[in-house]
Amino acid sequence: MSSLAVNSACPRTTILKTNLPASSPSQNHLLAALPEVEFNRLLPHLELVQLRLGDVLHESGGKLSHAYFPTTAIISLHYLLENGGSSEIAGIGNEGVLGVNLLMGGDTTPSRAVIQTAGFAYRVKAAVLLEEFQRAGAVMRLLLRYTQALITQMSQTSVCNRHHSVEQQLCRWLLLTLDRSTSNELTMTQELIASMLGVRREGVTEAAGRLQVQGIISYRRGHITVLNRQGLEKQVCECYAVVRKEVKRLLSDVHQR
Amino acid sequence: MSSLAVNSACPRTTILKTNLPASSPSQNHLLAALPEVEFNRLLPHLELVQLRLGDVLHESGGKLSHAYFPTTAIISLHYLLENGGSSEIAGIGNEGVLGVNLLMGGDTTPSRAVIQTAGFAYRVKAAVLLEEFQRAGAVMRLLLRYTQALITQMSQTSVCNRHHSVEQQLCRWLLLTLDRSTSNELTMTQELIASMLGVRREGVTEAAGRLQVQGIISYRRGHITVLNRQGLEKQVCECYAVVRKEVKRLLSDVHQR
DNA sequence: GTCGGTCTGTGCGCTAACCCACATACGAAA
DNA sequence: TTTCGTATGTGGGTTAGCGCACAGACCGAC
Repeated sequence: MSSLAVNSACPRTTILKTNLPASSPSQNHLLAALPEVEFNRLLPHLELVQLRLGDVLHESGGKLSHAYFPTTAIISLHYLLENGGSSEIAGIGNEGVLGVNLLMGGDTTPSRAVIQTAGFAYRVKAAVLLEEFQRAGAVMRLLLRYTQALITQMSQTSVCNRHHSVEQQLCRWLLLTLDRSTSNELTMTQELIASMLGVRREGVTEAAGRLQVQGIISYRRGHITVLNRQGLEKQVCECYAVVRKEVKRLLSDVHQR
Repeated sequence: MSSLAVNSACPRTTILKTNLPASSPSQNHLLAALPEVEFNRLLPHLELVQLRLGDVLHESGGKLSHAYFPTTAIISLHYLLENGGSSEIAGIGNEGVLGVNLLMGGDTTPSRAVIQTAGFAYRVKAAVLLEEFQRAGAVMRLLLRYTQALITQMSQTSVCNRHHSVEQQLCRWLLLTLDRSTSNELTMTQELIASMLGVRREGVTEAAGRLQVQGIISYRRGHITVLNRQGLEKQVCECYAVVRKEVKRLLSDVHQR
């Protein structure tokens, strides 16, 4: 059955010693939401890394040495089943961080973290973030709130899986990905999307074909361009709005309290 | 479409001033895992309550005034969709606690908490638990670990929804419920199970019928008796084992560190 | 350019689960 | 004991999505 193209089990992430001009930690919403003191304390530990499509940051049950705060990259949390089936349980973009489980005391999770969209992320050693977390201050509060947002995303995805059509799920997925992207063109094969949604590739082909006929998207080999965002929003199930709203609610007033 | 029978929007929980002889806070595994100091600090704030089938502890978006540590009761976290569909995203029994979201800073969640099996729970005021949590000690560590276990349960349920048959999911659900029960007879209609699994009632009837023919379960109006646990374990998908293992891993060595 | 790998389109048959409708049977309350 | 609400059994038509197979088409590498 379908499985993601994987560049390597051990990610050969590129570490950039000199920050790119266009890249700044505050492109990540969580980092940006930190009070100055905490932000500055974390800053020297942040390391810009380039993540390539298909890189695996951790396998199921694998340990994560760092937490990753994506800026332009998008990370996908996947589950693989024994029968070869797979599903994304949540996506992580510039609104979030990979590695909340590091803070929960369990070290590993049964999920797998794969790069769904190539790009950049800032990473920080697990121990450093854990130490910050244990100060029980702004970093902890922020990360806990984000964890709740993540839980909401996972839950809603779960219900959506059960009750909504492939086409609706595709719309949801496109919108969520779009929100995390800098452009309206996604580098993404239908095969890959199918493995995210946990459906057949052909099912994606058909659904995408219908969206293309309506002029909502256009695509060519490995690229999808969203032409009409409103069109997607009209077709999508409520699951998208629930997740959006909850992320906004949980992470907007974070400076208060 | 199917919806749970609900006794009241505002739960009329029975508060017992005198503890029942058979009831002790340490019947809840989380409470039992607390070091003596923390346990004793929490003890005077614990209030035994009786929860009846169908009671709603919080609606979607509703606030929770207390956290609940079930002893014999089982709580189900549900999502309802606009089209009437619903699914359970996680169950909470004597291994856990309802209300981790209280600690995350978000107060509410888009889920609904319903009593799936009548029984008892100890509850504690949100503020009290929050204060304990913020000491960043054993209570926090334990609850964070439990949160991770809950996340695993939700994720695995999500994938299971997508890729496994109704019959396999029924087996998973029965085993998980059995683990949280004191007897092998569950008070539970097929209608209710259907709304948990997010499938049609008829689908449950058929799957349950097949299990009964095999002598694995027997049932009558509103009651299911598990006759052969091994039989269930033989038919169930891997999802059950993953959840079990992860709960065990995360909550067994909790006294250490 | 051309070659080859891989991505996409399409057409089948198939099955699980859906929706609807109604028959039956249980069991708690009158 | 009877009654009635509700739980369960069953059947038939429908459909979304699956699995497989293969054709075509793109695009990057050589």
